[in-house]
Amino acid sequence: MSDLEVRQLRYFVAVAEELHFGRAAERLAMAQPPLSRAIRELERRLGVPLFERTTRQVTLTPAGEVLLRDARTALDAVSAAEHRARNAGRPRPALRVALKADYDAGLLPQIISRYAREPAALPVEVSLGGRGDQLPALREGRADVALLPGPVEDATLDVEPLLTEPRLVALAVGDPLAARSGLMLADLADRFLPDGTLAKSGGLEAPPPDAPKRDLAQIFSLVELGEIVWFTPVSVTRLHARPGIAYRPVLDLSPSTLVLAWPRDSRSPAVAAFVRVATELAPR
Amino acid sequence: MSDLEVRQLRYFVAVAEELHFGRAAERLAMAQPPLSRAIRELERRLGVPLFERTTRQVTLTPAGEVLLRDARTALDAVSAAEHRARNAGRPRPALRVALKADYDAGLLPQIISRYAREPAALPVEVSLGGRGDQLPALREGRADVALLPGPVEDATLDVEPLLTEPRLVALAVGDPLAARSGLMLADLADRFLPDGTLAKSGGLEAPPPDAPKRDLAQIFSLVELGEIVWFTPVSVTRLHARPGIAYRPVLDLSPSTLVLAWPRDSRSPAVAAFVRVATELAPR
DNA sequence: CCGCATTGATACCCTCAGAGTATGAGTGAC
DNA sequence: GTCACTCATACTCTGAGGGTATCAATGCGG
Repeated sequence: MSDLEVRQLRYFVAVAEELHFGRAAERLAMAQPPLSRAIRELERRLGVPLFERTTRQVTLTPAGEVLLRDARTALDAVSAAEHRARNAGRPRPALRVALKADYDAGLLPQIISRYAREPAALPVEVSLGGRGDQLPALREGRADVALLPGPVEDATLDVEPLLTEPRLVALAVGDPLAARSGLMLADLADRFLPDGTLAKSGGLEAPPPDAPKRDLAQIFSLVELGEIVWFTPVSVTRLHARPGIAYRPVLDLSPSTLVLAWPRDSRSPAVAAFVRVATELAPR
Repeated sequence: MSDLEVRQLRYFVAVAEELHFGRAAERLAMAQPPLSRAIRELERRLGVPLFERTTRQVTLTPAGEVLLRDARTALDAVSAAEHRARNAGRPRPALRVALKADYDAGLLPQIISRYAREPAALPVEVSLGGRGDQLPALREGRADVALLPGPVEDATLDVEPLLTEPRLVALAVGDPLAARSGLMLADLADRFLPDGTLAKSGGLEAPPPDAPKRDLAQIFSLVELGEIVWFTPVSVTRLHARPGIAYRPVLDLSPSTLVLAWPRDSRSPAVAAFVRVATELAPR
């Protein structure tokens, strides 16, 4: 029957994201003509045009916009089926926890040790993804639960806040602002963050696509040099005390909330137990 | 790349449901050997056995159980992408409302006429599916909202109760029980429902897979003959007053709740407006 | 105003994934 | 022990889908 195939959806998403058949084909490691044909075939099967093409420009039709959204969730669902089945097939399946290193506010060791005593417990596997990889990991079934900064806007996930704590700004000790005991965002108007955005945004914007990838060592070096400033929750600063760096409160900086998230349709008792233990251990 | 394909998932679900390669192949309109090979290939790609096979019996492994669940939701998601894109591509997309005929408690006409005045309104398309087709229609994207009897247990759907009303039992007028003004379930202990289940269950069990498909005319004839009894909400009885049939309250029969359901991840303003209008119009 | 670069579409070919048929092999029932 | 049942294996073949070469349309620079 006229059944959509994963391959077609992958092709479509690539073209919809690039809005350029040549680049999309390159990303898919294939030639441009078969990609054009595959998209035409997809449109024929659906009976719906997905792109407006001129030889100079490709744009999505309204139907294409709808399909882009739904195709992404469908691809996530297929991916989730694959990863979850793989995990379930291991001799001893694991509970896979995704988080960004250090962003657990020191809670994770306690949670894990208490969780291990639960009857439904599985061995815990911690997967330290980069910033912003936690949600995709949940959606694609590469993780069963995630610890990440809130807020989380995803109707397919269930979320429980664990704790809220102020964020501080990391400055070079020699920075004039470091002499003050409390700052305002406006004081940082001309400073930049590690991802290249302006500090006065409070670091809540999505990083630009061309954001430099910087590890902690790079960030600290740049902070010490006064090149950038860095916002981070209080609990993280305790892990990274360095002589050249001062942490100062920013009075009008929104606090950071650590949340626990997991797929809403999870029926796994292992996940349920983890959530229960974590929320019980969270202060207040 | 080792990418799961929709075809493989469809094959897997067929075998997992039939637990028999021959019957599954028949259902898929293909021969048995390529199906066996496809499943082996799937297991090889996942690196996980999905079935325990003897030459006499096929059973799911734990990983297979996990995959069965996730494969179903993935197939639903793919189907949803297809159907929603088709609808969005029509010259004038519709808001597709799924319900079982007569199970709207008379609310639908009012809802539709008030909804039509909303700025975000689309033309409404009513799809009258059989009993139990409303939830699949939502999951597969064949409908945007559904009216159906609660409770609804599906984490991917959002639900709003509209109204709760008592259910009555339809009896032949000559039935001795019809002489009484109020009954108990126990009085109906030896009666059967249209789907072949025992009346004393209250009609809340899932119908058996071999349940006879009966339309309303058949049901009424059988009720008049005293062969079966039939539970139905008060509002429905007003549509089907017949001389040979009496409706009587059953004092310990759980009431019926009409709920409105829609996909939790829907961002459509047309759906939001419909939900708002419907809940405003629902009594209390 | 006219090439020219850019980019999607078309024409044609070729390979291998996946379907079919025939048959083997293991196992439970009588 | 034999038979029926059922999944696996061996082999063949077709067509979906990928590649290369090229055309055609369009916007831009000189």
